[in-house]
Parts: sequence; C-alpha cells; structure tokens
Amino acid sequence: MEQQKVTIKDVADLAGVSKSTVSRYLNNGYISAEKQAKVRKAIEQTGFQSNFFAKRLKTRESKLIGIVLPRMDSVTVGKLLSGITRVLEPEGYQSILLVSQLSGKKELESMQKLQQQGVDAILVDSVGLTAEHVRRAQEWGLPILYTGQKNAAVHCLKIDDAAAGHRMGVYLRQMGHKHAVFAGVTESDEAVGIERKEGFIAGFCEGRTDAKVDFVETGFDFLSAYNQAAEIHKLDPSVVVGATDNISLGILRYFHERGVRVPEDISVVGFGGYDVGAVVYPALTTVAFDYELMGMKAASYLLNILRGGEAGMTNLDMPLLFVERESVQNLVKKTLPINSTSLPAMM
Amino acid sequence: MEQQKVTIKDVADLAGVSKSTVSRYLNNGYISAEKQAKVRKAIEQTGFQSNFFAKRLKTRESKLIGIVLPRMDSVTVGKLLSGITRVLEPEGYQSILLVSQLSGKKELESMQKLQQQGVDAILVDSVGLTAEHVRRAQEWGLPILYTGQKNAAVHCLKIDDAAAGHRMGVYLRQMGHKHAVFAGVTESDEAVGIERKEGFIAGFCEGRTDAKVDFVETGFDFLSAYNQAAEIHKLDPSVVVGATDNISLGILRYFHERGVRVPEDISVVGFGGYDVGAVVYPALTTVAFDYELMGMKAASYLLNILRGGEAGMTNLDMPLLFVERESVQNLVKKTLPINSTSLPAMM
DNA sequence: TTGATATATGGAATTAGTTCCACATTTTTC
DNA sequence: GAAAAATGTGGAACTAATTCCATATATCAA
Repeated sequence: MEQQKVTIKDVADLAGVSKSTVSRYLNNGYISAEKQAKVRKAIEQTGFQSNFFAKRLKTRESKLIGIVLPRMDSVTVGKLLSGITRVLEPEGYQSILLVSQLSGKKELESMQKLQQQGVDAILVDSVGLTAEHVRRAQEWGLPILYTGQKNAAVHCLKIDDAAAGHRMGVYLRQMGHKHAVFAGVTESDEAVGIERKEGFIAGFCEGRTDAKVDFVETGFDFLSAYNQAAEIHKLDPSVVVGATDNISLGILRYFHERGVRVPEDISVVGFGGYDVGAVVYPALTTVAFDYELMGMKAASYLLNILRGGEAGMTNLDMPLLFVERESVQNLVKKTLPINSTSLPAMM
Repeated sequence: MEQQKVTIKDVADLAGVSKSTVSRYLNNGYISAEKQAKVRKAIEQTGFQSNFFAKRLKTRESKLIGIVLPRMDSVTVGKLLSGITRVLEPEGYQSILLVSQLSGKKELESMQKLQQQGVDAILVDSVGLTAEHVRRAQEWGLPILYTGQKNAAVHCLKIDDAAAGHRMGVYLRQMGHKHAVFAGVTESDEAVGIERKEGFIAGFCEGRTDAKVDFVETGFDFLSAYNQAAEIHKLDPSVVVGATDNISLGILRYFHERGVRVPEDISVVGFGGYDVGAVVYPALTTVAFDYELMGMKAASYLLNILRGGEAGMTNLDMPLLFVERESVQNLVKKTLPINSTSLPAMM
C-alpha cells in the first residue's frame, strides 16, 4: 500500500525532536520556544499535512456533522443548509449530506450510515418521527436533532405554524376582511393541515362574531390549487388564504386568466415567503419562514450539546417574518370618507 | 480515552478465530463456510460495526467525495446536488459539502480542506478558474472536476451556452420574429454575457438579412431587469429575450403593470427553465438547463476517473431542454388567411 | 507414496497519529 | 542549599483496522 508522503516522523527527524514533541506542537501541548521554531521550520520545509484518519482514530472526534435531508431540489432545504453551514464552518465542522427522498425508511438508513461513519452529531430534517427515531437518539451516544417535526422525547426544532396562522388571521381582520376561504392541505399533515389552519381561524375570528372562514382542500402543488380555484371563487370570499405560497400562486394564476383583479376584486395571501411571491403580479403578501435562521439555530443547538451544555429540550420559538406586499386590499381604509372623496380619480 | 464498544478482536475471540479471519470475512477474502457461519453469528451477537477511521487509515480510501459549491440557497445548486447524490449514493460514496460564497479565495481554501480530509475526489462548481486551480489539480494526486467553468487543462463540465442561445434564436426565427431585444448581462461573464448572446444572434439571423437584434444590458436579478424594461419597450421589438429567466420575469412584471399583453402585444422568452417560469402569467417559454443531469454526469465522470478510466478531457455536451409555454406569439400563423378570418371573435 | 498445488488460517507488522509515563532539567520555595 | 514544584522531552503503548508472510492441512497428479 502506497504510503503518505510526509508523516509526523519525517518532521520529527528533520527538526531533531521526537514524534511526541511534534504532536504537542500541533495540539498546543507545551513545547519550548526553541523547539517550536525548529518544528515550525520543518513543517514548512516538508509541507507536512496531518493525516485525518490517523488523528481521528485516536481522538474519536471527526469534526463532521451528518445531515439527512428529505430532498435537495427545494429552496427551503437550500436555505436551511445555508444556515447550518454558516454556523458550522467557522467552528471547524463540516457536513456530510444524505438524502432520504421523503422516505422514512431511507431516513433511518441514512442516520445509520452516518453513525457508522463516525460523525460527531446528526441533524435530520425529518419527514416523520417514529418510535425507532426516538430509540436511536437514545441508543447511540451521539447528539441527534430533528427539525420539521415535533416529539417531546427528542431534540427538535420546528416552525410555530399555529403562530404563523394566527399572525395572518390578525392581519386580515385588521384589514377589515370578514369572509375568508382557507385553501389548505390534508389534515394528515399536522403542522400545515391543522396547526396553521386552526391558528389562522383563531386570529381571524378573535373578538368578533361576524367573521366567516370556509375551507377548501387542495394538494401542496401549484397545479392542484389551480384546479380548485373555481370552487373557491364560487364561495365569493373577500380573501383567499393559501396554506402555502405555492397554493396561492396557483390561485393567483387562475384569477389572472379569468380577469379577476387582485387585490381590487379579491385578496390572496400565502405562507412561506418564497422568492417567487415577489415576482408574480401582484406580489404576494405572506408570512415568511426564515429557514436560514432555522438552520443556524439548529447548528448552534447541536454545537451546544456537543460542548457538554445539555441544552434544555426543544426550542419551538422560530421567529416569523410578516411580508406585506400587494395582494391584500385594505377594506378599512376604503370605507373612510377621507379616501372615498379625495381619491376617486385614482380608479 | 473511551474505547470502542466492540472491535474486530472481540468478534474474533467470540467466534474462536483470528482477527485476520474476521477481516477476510468482512472484505470477501476467502474463508471456509464453517468459520463464515461462526463469524456471522458473532457479529450479529455483538452488534459489531467496523471502525471507519481505522479502516480508512489502512486502506487509504474514504469513499467520500468533496463538493465545493458557490452558494446553497439556489434551485440550480439544489438540482445539481440532487443529481450528484443520485449517482454517488448507490456506489457507496458520500458527499462532504463546502460553500465558497462566490469567493474564489474561499473556493481554493475549501478544496484544500477537503484534500486534507482525505476525500477520494473533489467536485467544484467554480466561480472562475485561475492558474492556482489548474496547479492543484495536477499537484494533488486526486481527481478534481470543475463544473460551470471551462479550461482545457483540467477536467470540466459545462453547459453549452452558445448552443442554448442558438436554439432559442432558431425557434424565434421560425415563429416569424424579426426584431428582438436581447436583455443580457455584462460581457465579463463569458458564458452568459457572450456565448449565450452570440449563439442567439447566430440562430436568429441565420440565412436572412431582415432580422434585427438590439442589446440592452441589465444585472442578473429581477429588479435590475424591471428597471431596464421601459428602455427595452421603447425599442419596440416583437420579442424580448432575457439572458436568464429572472431577467425575463422582471420584464414580464413591468409589462403586466403597463397593461402590455404578453404574448399578444409582445413576446418574452428566457433561459434556465426555473420552476417559477411555469407559474407566472403567461408561463415563460425558455431553454431549460438540466442541472440535475449535469450533476449526474459530473458524478459519473468522477467515478470513472476513480476507477482508473482516465476518461478523455472535458465533455461539454450537456443536453438542453426546450420548454415551449405561452409567452411567444407565432407570427407565421397569425398572417395566414385561415386564422385572420375564422378567429376574429376570439379577440 | 511422493511432491506439487490449492485452500485456509493465525501471527506479526503496518498505517499515522495521540497520549501516558518516566525521567531530566530548570525554577521556585522554605 | 536542599526539597519541592514546574517545565520539557523521548520512548513506548495504544487506537482498530488491513495485509503480508509463514504455515498447516487437504486435494491432486505422477
């Protein structure tokens, strides 16, 4: 087997010291100023690079963080990863990536692989927490953090969907809207299908009895929402609330095609804060989830555990960003006399 | 130092064989059926897992591929990564990710880190190839493949921008367009700024003298294109060609706001094939770059070199996907008598 | 019945580091 | 000035695997 060009032994010989001394130089163990200079010179001359595997074999620290992602080709995941990397890199950690392709089984397999690989910790953007997930988190010694899903028995980090929905509900109530259609997804998705919707209804109806929320179920994708748009339109609300920006985009397109003006004739809002929302006409008002920040928080959390600070469980407190753009009409303003008399020419 | 729970020695003792025999069992070296059974049983009982670092130290093969990306929060990069993973995972390789944040210096540093880490190969989605990049590819023993940039001295893989431009030019010519405005970026970007534009002009003007292409420079982003849209409109072309989909989206939004109908009054096309293009109104006709396929090709290429097949240099042959949607008017059809007489009611 | 070849197997060396321990200096304290 | 403490240093053991080499059988041909 071909051997390494320059080893610690070569450096030691050249510097006239022992292997131990070179190792100490490398790891801030103590060494006299004199030998320090010699070793430094020898390392420069030889171009010595420490062997990763030999070092890790002994120290049992890989400085590698395993990350399991449900898929790669989504902006959401990209931002999450971006946030994780931003925190991990300066600390000398690097990430190994595995993709679960939205399969719980592959997710577990990937975690297993990473564990064998000797990563220091694992971060999983999970598609669903099972008993097996919980068991592994306990059985293996290493820190595991789940994002996107919630379970009291493990470390996890999740967006507060109820708060997001509530926020939007309050906003639309304040804008004077009374009849909303919530274009949502199946209730089998607890976060988006239930929490987000319930949160919205609570915020929208809070403190009044004349508010009305209808519900129409769609899929997650743009096309499925587009296909439900006619039904939504028939209910004749003043605002359509898409459970995700993609849903809202599908509805927006339908309205465009039919000549329904947004927000003059009807308002549309979404959740997610995708960049696309700024590009469509009119630009979509939305509650943005800061996935990059979530990635940063997740990474910090993991780092904290790694350093022995057995941080208190689960932090659900992910801040939300309300992005007010052009797709909502202010019904309150419109009925004020000062507006209705001074601005008729603008129509 | 805390030691590993179960080592190959423990398995050997339990099975009543030597370490060597267990190692042979693990690595398909020969072993009698009898001992094979014993070892299998011992491994099951102990739950033995081979130590990654000890193994790699000896074999000098990490089964790790280093990937350097300019940024993470883009769909393009996500697709590329998705393609890479799809090829690498089934072969037992895993990826270590580093982000260069669009800096050539960080890119080089990241490569260095990966090399120290003992990866088997490096894939760089480069922001610009320097002499240093070429030098490293030669100096370090390991295979390095660059994507996104071109240089004859190293392995690289790039989209054929000239062909993409040409393809679009031919299409618009066939649709009967004679006056185009190319909304492009600075020529300091060789691929997009020059190759793509020149390719378009060639395809558009091929074999005729009555074609005209004006050029307006914009930035890469949606907003900068939006700001140039008035100037473009003044030139009164029959079609606007955005150098990227983002540019086209900015222009599309401007037209929407001014009541200019697309494609009835003016056609708009782009390059890239971003999903967004299908969602806007009208859906954008574009030349899509299959970044996922590019990732797959890149990974295969690397795998091939790793296996000793010193594959011939650089394969520029990335297939393009023409995506015809709604944003281009067929001027040829329009002038046919059968249309102008039978369909006036549709206006 | 030999000698030659094939098939298994164990022992020891090897991989490139870190770290413990013993020991030699030097410095500080009483 | 002797004892105690601090500071360096090298040797050897250790980390957990792979692999070379020697050796022991078993199989086969002459």
